[in-house]
Amino acid sequence: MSQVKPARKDREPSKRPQDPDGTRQDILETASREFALNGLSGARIDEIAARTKSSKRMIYYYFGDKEGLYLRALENAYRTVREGEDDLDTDGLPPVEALRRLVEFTFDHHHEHEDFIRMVMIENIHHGEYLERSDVISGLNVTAIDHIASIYRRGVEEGVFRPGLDPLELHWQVSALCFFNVSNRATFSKIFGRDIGTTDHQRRLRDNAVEMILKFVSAG
Amino acid sequence: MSQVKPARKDREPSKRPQDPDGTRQDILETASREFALNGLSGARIDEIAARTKSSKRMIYYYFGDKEGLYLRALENAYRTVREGEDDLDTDGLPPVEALRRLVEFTFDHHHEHEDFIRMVMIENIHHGEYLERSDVISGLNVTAIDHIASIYRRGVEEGVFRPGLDPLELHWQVSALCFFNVSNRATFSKIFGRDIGTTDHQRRLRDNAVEMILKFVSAG
DNA sequence: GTTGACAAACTAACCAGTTCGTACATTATG
DNA sequence: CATAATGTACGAACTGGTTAGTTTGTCAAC
Repeated sequence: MSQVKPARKDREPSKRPQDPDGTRQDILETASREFALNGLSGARIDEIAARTKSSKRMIYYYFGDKEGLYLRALENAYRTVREGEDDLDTDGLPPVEALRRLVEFTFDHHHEHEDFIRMVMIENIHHGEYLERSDVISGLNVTAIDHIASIYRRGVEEGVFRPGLDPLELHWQVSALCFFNVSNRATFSKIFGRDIGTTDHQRRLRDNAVEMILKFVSAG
Repeated sequence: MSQVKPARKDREPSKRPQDPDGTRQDILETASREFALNGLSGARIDEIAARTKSSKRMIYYYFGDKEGLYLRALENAYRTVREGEDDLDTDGLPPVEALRRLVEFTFDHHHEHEDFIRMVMIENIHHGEYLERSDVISGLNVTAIDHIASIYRRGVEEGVFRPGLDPLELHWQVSALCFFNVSNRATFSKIFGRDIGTTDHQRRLRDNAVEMILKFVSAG
């Protein structure tokens, strides 16, 4: 039940007493941080409101209820990250280099967007029921598979990748290696007494991930 | 709400009116399920108490407070899973087969212990602060690295594995592929519209995981 | 260009249900 | 009897959500 606002000519961030778009955005960003940090049940509406330039009443005015706010925060996280993925360009590169770039980029991208990773973890704890409720997110992700699929296809055509692999499974493998690196850093580091978050360690893990994927798809 | 109370005058000789160990265990198992399902903040003490054969009073009697109960549930999850890992025996096998077995076993073991995976996810959301507070868990895990380390060492000695790899990083890679498979099943399946939880799909993903690891460590 | 009516944006105080935790009494056990 | 184990009832604080009302913007009619 989103409120439809009259289109506003974009002006610089308004400091006018009433600023619907700004207020809405401010709430969404604050809520995103709080949900990523504490989860759906752990986050507190009062706390979100306090950190906002606005008030609790405005949260309910714009987002209906807590779950509505969470859903928008989830969509916001997916959208932000997917938009960032557009920065990856592998068009000129030969397949092997393109795939290497894609894995490196994915690794770094996940690394830089910990809040997104946390939102996905939280959503998985909830069995993905809010993601299912969103008609925004699914549209964002179908294209994510296209990139790796086209690289793989080129590689097979040029004879450097072996045929018969499923691009979705490739994407799964890349995701697993890059996601786990962020999602399980706390427990992994604490259990084995070695901080894997250092730049040195991260570079090694990234190189390993690239090598694993390349050796897996390689035709040789 | 009709309270169904256990019959006080039961003649079962096995069930003594007071059963400290049984009560404690019953509470712990119930709490483990609830925390794995709903997280620390999402779980409700009253709900846990209701599902118990005992009462809320007993929870506080034995576990102090909610966080204490959560910590014990976390330790319980780690202990249960680590004990199950003892079932893996690769002593007679040549290194390649041993490593294959280890990956397959880890994959299946994670698959079968979803509640453990969920507890680890939840604990990571909490930045591992409860795990850090536990002096039980760290002791359980150091040995987990030994198995893969010894297989790897044998492989290097026999010339079938390439030298220079870090067993902890190997363990990291195996964990990533096996953990992600369970932790992100909900969002992954829903986003790409394909249920990767089917036995058919799981077997493919498992085979891929094995192949990736083997190709990565192979000397060839 | 002032006015006034209406809608959008916003505020403060409050409410009702929930939730963790406890006080106190009672029963079993050794 | 002394102590451990357990049942009952309750309360203080928290928390999601609402009620009732105020301020600000828009725009047509003077």
